Amino acid sequence: MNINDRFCGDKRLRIIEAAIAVFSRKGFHGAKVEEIAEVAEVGKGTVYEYFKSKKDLFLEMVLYIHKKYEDIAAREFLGVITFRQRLQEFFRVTLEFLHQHKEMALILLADHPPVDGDVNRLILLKKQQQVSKVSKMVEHAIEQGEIRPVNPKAVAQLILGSLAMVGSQVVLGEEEKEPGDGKLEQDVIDIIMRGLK
Amino acid sequence: MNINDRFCGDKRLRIIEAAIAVFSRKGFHGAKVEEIAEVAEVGKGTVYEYFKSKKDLFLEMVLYIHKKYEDIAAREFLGVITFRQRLQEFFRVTLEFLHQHKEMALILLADHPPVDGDVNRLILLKKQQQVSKVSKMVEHAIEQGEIRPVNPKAVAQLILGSLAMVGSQVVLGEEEKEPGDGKLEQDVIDIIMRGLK
Amino acid sequence: MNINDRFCGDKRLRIIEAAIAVFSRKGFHGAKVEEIAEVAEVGKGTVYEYFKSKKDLFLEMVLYIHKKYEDIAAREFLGVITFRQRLQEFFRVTLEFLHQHKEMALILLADHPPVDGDVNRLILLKKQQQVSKVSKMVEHAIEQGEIRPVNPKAVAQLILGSLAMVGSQVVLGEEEKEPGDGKLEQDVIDIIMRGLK
Amino acid sequence: MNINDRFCGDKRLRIIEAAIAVFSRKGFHGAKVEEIAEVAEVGKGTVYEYFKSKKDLFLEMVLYIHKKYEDIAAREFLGVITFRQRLQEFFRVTLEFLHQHKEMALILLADHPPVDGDVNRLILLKKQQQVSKVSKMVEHAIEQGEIRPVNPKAVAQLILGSLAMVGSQVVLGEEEKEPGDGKLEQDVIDIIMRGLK
DNA sequence: AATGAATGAGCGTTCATTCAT
DNA sequence: AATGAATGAACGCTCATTCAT
Repeated sequence: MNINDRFCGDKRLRIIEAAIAVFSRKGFHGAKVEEIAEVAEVGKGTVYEYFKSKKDLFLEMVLYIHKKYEDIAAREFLGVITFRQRLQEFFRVTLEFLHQHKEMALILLADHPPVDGDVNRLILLKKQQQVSKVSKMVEHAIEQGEIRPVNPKAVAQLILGSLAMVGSQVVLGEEEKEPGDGKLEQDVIDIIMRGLK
Repeated sequence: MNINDRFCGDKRLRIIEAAIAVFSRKGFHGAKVEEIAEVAEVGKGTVYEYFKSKKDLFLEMVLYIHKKYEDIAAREFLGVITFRQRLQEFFRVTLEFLHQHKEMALILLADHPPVDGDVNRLILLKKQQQVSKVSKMVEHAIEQGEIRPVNPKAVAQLILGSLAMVGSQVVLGEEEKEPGDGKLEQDVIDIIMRGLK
Repeated sequence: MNINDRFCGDKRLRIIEAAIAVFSRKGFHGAKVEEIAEVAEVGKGTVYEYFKSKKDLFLEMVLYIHKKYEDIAAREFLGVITFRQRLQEFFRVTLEFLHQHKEMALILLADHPPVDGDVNRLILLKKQQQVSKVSKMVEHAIEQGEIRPVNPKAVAQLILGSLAMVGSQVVLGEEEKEPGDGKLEQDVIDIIMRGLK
Repeated sequence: MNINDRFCGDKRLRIIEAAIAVFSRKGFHGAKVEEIAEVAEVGKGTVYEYFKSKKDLFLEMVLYIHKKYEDIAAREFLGVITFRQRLQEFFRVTLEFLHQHKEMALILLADHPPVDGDVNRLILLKKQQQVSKVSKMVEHAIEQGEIRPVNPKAVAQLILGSLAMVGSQVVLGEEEKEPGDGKLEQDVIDIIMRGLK
């Protein structure tokens, strides 16, 4: 173990971070393993020491991104009680994550085109998990009487759909320096809350 | 000249329809020109008689899909007057289009990953056109006093975002045979309309 | 037979003339049959009515060029008696032909790279015919006592070699408007004649 | 590292040697990269590790051939003083080079047909360099009073032209085993020298 | 473990040739 | 006879993957 190891961190992680940068810019088929290796500052062969194929690296990268997002979300949600607050937090945390990790965001948001059965299954699964998480949040709010009784799935679509739209503005729009300062986000939340009262 | 010519139409169209099928299943980089030719039942070289490159074929296909969708939408919108009706129609027409043309839908919906400057520009342009079309519909409704004064862009995000979410369910969910029978769509519209009253 | 036939001449000839233009600019492999057809203002399929393949067209074109050159040379040589005059005429006629038919010239001069066994054989044959023609001219001059007894083949190499060099200057050099006005040609002939006296 | 590495040298050289063999037999357009790779006993992709395109390989090969010829010529010319000796050496060295490297010779001699602007420029440049080298040799001989005052360019054409003719006999004529034993070469030199006295 | 030179399957594209009209 | 739309074999080049070091 030399001094470099401390600096460079675990190679596996370096490769995943590089994969995020390259896959998000070029898409799955457009990205070259060699470029990922260069960005990660490792040899091309080294990528294959940690991941058995390009596809495997892509799948592991998707898992890593979702995990990172969920960790942040979980941390921020502690102590939040009312539905409106939760919704606010959900938008805020998500948009901030997107803003800070634009590259990852492109992968989270993008309906990446069919790459392969395995990839599609994983991405679909992750989407469904999110829908069901939001649905549960809504169901809980209904039980608490915070909002009127509505189809929780419909609300989940509404919330996730508009969040994705606003989010893609944040990611693609380079003119906006600060993500939260835009009233757009608040306006969207307002309309949703009014519709649910 | 045999009976087939009448059915199949000219080769150019056959190739575009084949491109929709293949690009939507495999994405731009994953699709092979040879497979498109096979699906279109033409020789590989024939593709290049009508399109100067794979990229050109992709662009022309995107234009074709959007045109087809807009033609249908324009026809259905004739005589629709109130905002609620327009919104209803917008959801209905879009979801029906998605259901009937699932393959095209995957291309309309998918945030195709960066393929190339030209492709990106075209896709971004088409998205912005849709946002501004919906925004105008909202502005008009505000002027008519049908809905309260809100940020039209926020509403556009809400509408297009949730429509995309519901739409992706329609496209990906194979369990649902009938698209319109689900109350999901109605529930989403209801919440939006309530939020705008 | 319509008026066009008189103007356009025989299609076969039009195609050969087009072949000269295109093959000389692009070489055998670089030339496209379609381009030759366009230049000849006939359909692509028509080329195959007159020539059974691209290679066949090339061979026929080479024969045509040599025949044309030989016809001109034969005509000009009538009545020329002394060796010096013959040499002068040979240079003059050849350089004038090259100047007037630069495109053909490129094919006559160029050691076209190996295209195919048949093509090579034909071109080699034509070269040998030229060497033997010049050799005979030299032998005759020796018999007449016009020049000292030398190896006729050596003289032929000298004459044809330097003629090819001067000729390539004529063809490639665009600065020279008039081919014959250059003293270069005279200087070369002078040195050769002195060497043979 | 096995014994072969020492013999075969680095792969780059193996590929250039293979390129000489294949390009000289088939010409630029007729040669296939795959065949060059096979002859070099490397994978097809390996060619592209060392040369960025087929055209690049061709250009590098031309440079390599000229360099090799010039190296040999420079070495042999040391100590040669009189013009006649120089001319003798020039013929001898060139014909020997052609005989020993028939494949390279075909490329040195052949007026390769237009391949591409870059290729043409390089080949034309190399030809002009040769003409000017011979011209200088002649000028020097005139200054020394070894030969009578003549147009140096005319002499250069004469020398290079007849050398090319004799050379092409050497390369194409398979019947002659020994190049130098033919009196042809001596006869040509004799005539030239007599013409210059 | 780490590397990158080497590989060859695979793809986009071209173009000589055919054939229905 | 004349055509040009259609074809598919063939080629230049790329890049995921392997393997000797």
